[in-house]
Amino acid sequence: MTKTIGEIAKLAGVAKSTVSRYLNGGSVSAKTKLKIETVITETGYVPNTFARSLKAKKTNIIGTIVPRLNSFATAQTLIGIDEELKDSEYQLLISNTSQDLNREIDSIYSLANQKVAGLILLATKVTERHLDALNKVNIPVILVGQQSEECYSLIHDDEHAGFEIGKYVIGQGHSNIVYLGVSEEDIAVGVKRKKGFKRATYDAKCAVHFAETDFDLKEAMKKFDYLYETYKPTIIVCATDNIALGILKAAQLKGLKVPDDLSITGFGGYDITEITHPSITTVQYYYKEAGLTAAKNIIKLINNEEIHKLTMSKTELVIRESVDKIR
Amino acid sequence: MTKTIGEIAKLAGVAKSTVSRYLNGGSVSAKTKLKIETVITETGYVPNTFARSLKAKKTNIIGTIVPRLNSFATAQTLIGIDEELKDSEYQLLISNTSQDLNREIDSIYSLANQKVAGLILLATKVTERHLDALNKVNIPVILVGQQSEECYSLIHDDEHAGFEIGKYVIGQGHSNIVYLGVSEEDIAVGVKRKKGFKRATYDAKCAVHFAETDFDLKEAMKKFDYLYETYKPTIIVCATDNIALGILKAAQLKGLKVPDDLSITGFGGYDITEITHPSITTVQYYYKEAGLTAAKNIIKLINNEEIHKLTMSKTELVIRESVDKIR
DNA sequence: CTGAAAGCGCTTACAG
DNA sequence: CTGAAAGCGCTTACAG
Repeated sequence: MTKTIGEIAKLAGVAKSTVSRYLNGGSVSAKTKLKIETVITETGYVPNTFARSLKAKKTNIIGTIVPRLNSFATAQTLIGIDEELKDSEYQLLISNTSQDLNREIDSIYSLANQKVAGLILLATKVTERHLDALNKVNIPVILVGQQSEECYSLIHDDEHAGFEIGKYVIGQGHSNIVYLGVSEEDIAVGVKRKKGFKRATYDAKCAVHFAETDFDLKEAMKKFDYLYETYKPTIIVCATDNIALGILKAAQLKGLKVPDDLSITGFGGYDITEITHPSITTVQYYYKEAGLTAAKNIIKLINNEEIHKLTMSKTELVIRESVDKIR
Repeated sequence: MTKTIGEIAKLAGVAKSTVSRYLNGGSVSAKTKLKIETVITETGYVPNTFARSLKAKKTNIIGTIVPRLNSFATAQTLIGIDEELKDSEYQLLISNTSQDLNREIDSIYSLANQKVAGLILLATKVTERHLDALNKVNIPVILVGQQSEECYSLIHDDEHAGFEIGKYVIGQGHSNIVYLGVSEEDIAVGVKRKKGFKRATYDAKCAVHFAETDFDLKEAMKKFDYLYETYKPTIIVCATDNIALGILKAAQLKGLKVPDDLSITGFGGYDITEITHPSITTVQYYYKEAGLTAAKNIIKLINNEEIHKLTMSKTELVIRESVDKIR
C-alpha cells in the first residue's frame, strides 16, 4: 500500500538519492523535478518519518512539557504554540506531568531521547535537577513562566502586574488589605507578584496583611473565614484568579455582597472572571501570545538564530466590578 | 554518547540479536540475561525508538485527536487517558484541530502515517469523510463522545441526562420552559439531550419552547434577552454548562435574581458550575473516567481483545441552587 | 545535476 | 538458547 522512496524513484526513472534530494531541497534539474513531483502527487507518497529520523538523528518535533492539562493558562499557552507550529514544518508533542516533579524530569530525558528538535517547558519551579537535566540533554530549550539565568526564558511581567494591582487598590481608597499569595518557592507567582504589590503600597498609609494558600480553589475557600474574621479587610488581593474565584464564592456563601462588603481582585485574566457576578478585577496575562512567541523563539534557536535570553510578556490591569471605591 | 545495541552486545559479550531478544522478552538464558542487564543499567542504554519503529512498522503511540484544547470536557478526558497510559508501555500524542474539520481529517491520516498503534477521536461530529479516513487507515480507533455504527464508540448517556433534567424540572413545578439547545448536527448534544428532555416532559402539562444557539458562551448571552422577553419562562434549560453560564451572566446583568426570578440548568458538571453564585444544577458527566476507559479499550483493541462496540458512560443529576421550586 | 553504495540502530527469520 | 545476516526506508558523502 504505502510507497517507499525506492518505488517512487523507479516510477520516476531516477535514483533514490535524487528523490531524496528533491524532497530535501537539494539541487535537481527542472525536468527531473517535474517527473518526481508528478509521481509523488499521483501516488500520494509520504516519506517514512522513522527512517528519516533514524538517519538524520533528529526530528521535527517540538516537545512541550506542561504541569497540568486542566488549567486556563496551560490551555491558552498550548493553543498559542499549536497555532504557530501548525503551519510550520514542526509538530507539537505535549507531555503532561500532573505536577509531579519526577515526571517533569523524566519527560525532559524521554523527549530528548526521542530526539525532539526543541523543548518548551511550562515551568512552575526550576530546580537544580531541572537545570541539570536540561544541561545534559543539550537541546534547545525555552522556559515559559519562570526565569533562569541558565536558560532562555519567556516570562509574564508579574512584578509589574502586582504593582498595577497595588496602585489601583490604593487609588480606590483601600487601607486595610489582605494579600493572599502563594509559596515563595514559586518565583513568578509567589515572589514577584507580591514584590510588585508591596512596592505600590509601600508608601501608602495602609495596612497590608500577607497570607498564603496554594493554587487550589477549594483551599482558598477554606482560608476565607479566618482571614475575614481576623483582619476585617475591605479587600482581599488574590495571587491568582483561581484563588479569587474561591474567595468570591466563600464570601458569597457567607452572605457578603461583593464588592459592597468586600472587594476582591485576581491575577491572570481567566475567561471565567468576566462571567462571574460580579465580574472580577484582575490583570490580564497574554498566555496565547506567550505561546506563539515561545514557539517562534524555539524555532529560531533550532535554526541557530539569536534570541534574547529573556522575553517579557506584558500584562494589563482589567478593571471590572469586584472592587469598591472606599471614601 | 548514546549507546547502540551493538555496543551493548559487545560489552556483554553476546550478539546484537541476543540483546534485542532480551529487550523484547524473547528466550534468553538466566546468565546472559544477567550480563545484559548489568551492562544496560551501567550504561543507561535506551533503545532508539526510530530504528525500532522502522523495523517493527509500528509504534507504541496512542494518538488522540481533540477539537479544542481549552475545554473542560477535553481536558478532563485527556487527563483520564494520560493517567491510564502513563504507566503502560504506550505514549500519548495529542493532536489539536481547533474545531477545523479538515484538520481533523488530516490528523487521522497524519497520525496513521506516523504509525500510531491506536487512535482516540474526541468527536463532535462524524461525517462520511471521517468514516472514510478511519476506514482507509485501518488502525484501531475509538470514538469518544459520539457514536457510529461503523466504529467502536464510547459515549455519555446524553439521553438519560436529558431525561433526568426534564423529570427534575417538571418535579419542581415548572410549566413554562425554554430549552436552549444546539444544532442537531451534533447528535450527542443537539439530538439526544433534547430527546431525553422531551420524553420526560411530554406528558406533563407544560409549555416547552425550543431554541438553539452554538457552544459559545457569549453567543448564549446575546440570545438571552429575546428568549426571556418572548417566552417569559420560569426556567431556561441549557444544553451545556457553558451555555448555562452565559444565560446566568446575562440574567444577572439584567438584574434578575437566579433562581427566584429565573431558574437555569446545564449539562456537563464543569467545575465552575459549583463556584458560580448561585451554583448551577446540572448533570454530571464523567469525562475523566471516560478517558480512562477509552484508553483501556484502545489497548484491548490493539491487543486484539474483544470489547463492546458501544460503551456507555453514566451521567448523574446534580441538584444545586439554580432551580427554584414553583408552587 | 545524478547515481551507486554505505550506513543510521534496530528486529526477525533462519540455522545451529 | 544463541549468532550471522538481511533488511526496514531513508540520507549523505563521494564520484562522475
